[in-house]
Amino acid sequence: MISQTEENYLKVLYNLTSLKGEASVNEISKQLDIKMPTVNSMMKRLAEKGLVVYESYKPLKLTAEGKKRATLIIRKHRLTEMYLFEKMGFGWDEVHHIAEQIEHIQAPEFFLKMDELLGFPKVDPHGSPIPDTDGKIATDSYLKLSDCKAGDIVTFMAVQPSSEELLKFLTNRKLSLGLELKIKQVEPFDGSMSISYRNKENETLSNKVCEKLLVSETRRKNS
Amino acid sequence: MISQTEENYLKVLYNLTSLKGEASVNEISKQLDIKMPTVNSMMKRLAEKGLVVYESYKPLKLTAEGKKRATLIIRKHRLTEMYLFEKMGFGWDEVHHIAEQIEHIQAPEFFLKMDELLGFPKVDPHGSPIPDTDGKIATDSYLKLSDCKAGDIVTFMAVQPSSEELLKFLTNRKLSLGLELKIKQVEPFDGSMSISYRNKENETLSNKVCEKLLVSETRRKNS
DNA sequence: ACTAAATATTAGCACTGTCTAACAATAAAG
DNA sequence: CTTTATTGTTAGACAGTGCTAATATTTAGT
Ligand SMILES: [Mn+2]
Ligand SMILES: [Mn+2]
Ligand SMILES: [Mn+2]
Ligand SMILES: [Mn+2]
Repeated sequence: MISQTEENYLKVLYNLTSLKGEASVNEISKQLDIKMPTVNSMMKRLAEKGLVVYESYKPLKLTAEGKKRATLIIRKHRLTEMYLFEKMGFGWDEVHHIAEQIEHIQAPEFFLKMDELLGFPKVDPHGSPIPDTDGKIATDSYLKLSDCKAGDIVTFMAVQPSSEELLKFLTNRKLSLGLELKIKQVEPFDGSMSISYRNKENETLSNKVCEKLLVSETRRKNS
Repeated sequence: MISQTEENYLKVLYNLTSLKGEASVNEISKQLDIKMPTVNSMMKRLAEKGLVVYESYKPLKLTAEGKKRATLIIRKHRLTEMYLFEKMGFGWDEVHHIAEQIEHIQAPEFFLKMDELLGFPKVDPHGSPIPDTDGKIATDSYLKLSDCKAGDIVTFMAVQPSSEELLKFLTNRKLSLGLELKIKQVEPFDGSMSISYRNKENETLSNKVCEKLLVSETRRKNS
């Protein structure tokens, strides 16, 4: 009833709106690498189906139903990523593009089975929350590593957004989820940080990287 | 380059030709539940792409390339079925319709990984051979149980063709691959057979069922 | 406030994959 | 060997998903 193509539009629209509050034809167009007129007519079609709120020249929004559909696809995507990572031994940088396809499989038993075999995981291999079967998604309240201060000790919880390149970079630096990071120093000029973790002392991470690492606070330096 | 839809046509064409030597528009139409004119034009498109040999009013054939494409899809299908069965705990009657979708995933690493995790299996959960990475498929030389005689002792090797209903039926009768079957009696009137296996004595199987069970000969009765 | 740039929309076209209706060819039956 | 049934083909329609070119609207710059 809802095509693979439509599902991909819904997901992008969901990601954009949940990030910036609203989405535009132009942004969707860029994300999906599909020309604006095509996106425009698809938005109208999805509006027709009751999944998108469309008004000429206004920002785009998902209806409640559209939002639910989107999160259920994201659920399948993240469960799949976790399965590929945990049960099949793929790296966290390899799972996304496979999940991008498997998320469209219509077979509830299949995803239920993965969920069971995984022990009902709460997050995917990049630390993003897995929506529940009703499409409800836990809002994590992590902070960006780039917003922390020298002396803070934090736990590395998620990468967001997680490009394949960034994930490879983090793998090279032996940075994995759950690690305790000690912020040794923050360079005021460019925001780069000097971090200690594992047996590594004072590894430097650029601000560009630090912005994408989400952490939870473990201890804060008395100030 | 080749769509999911086209892949499904190729596969059906392969199955029909390898079974009966040749295939017709009509048969493909029935198999896929798609009207003849649609099949007809698809055959022309696939001929255009060099995958099918099409001549008006002549039986349909696959080109070498078409055959290879088909077997590589079948490889993905059967590997998937085996993975679902062996590693995820699905029943042999549950795996087909999921594999029908997953066979279209474009991600060689994914299927390679399944192959590795399974230890490079040679057959799927229904006993059908899994084509190799070049698309070459081992031709099994089993016989139909229905062609065996009273007194024969045979090993149950494959179900073909394997409908979900038949598989459920076999599961109920505790008939699984690898079992040794002793043919006690063949009813001349309707070809039904009385079989002993496991701790079961003289279970009766209709000819309709026996035709679909493939076996390898273990011992033959001295005649 | 006016102009230029960016964004959004409309119109029109192409290709895929499906259908129905009408017609043609082949195969089956008598 | 005709007639009939089955199978195959052609023609034309339509929905889905993409495009380009042209136009309209909104936003940003001066
Ligand atoms: Mn992902
Ligand atoms: Mn996708
Ligand atoms: Mn199958
Ligand atoms: Mn399929």
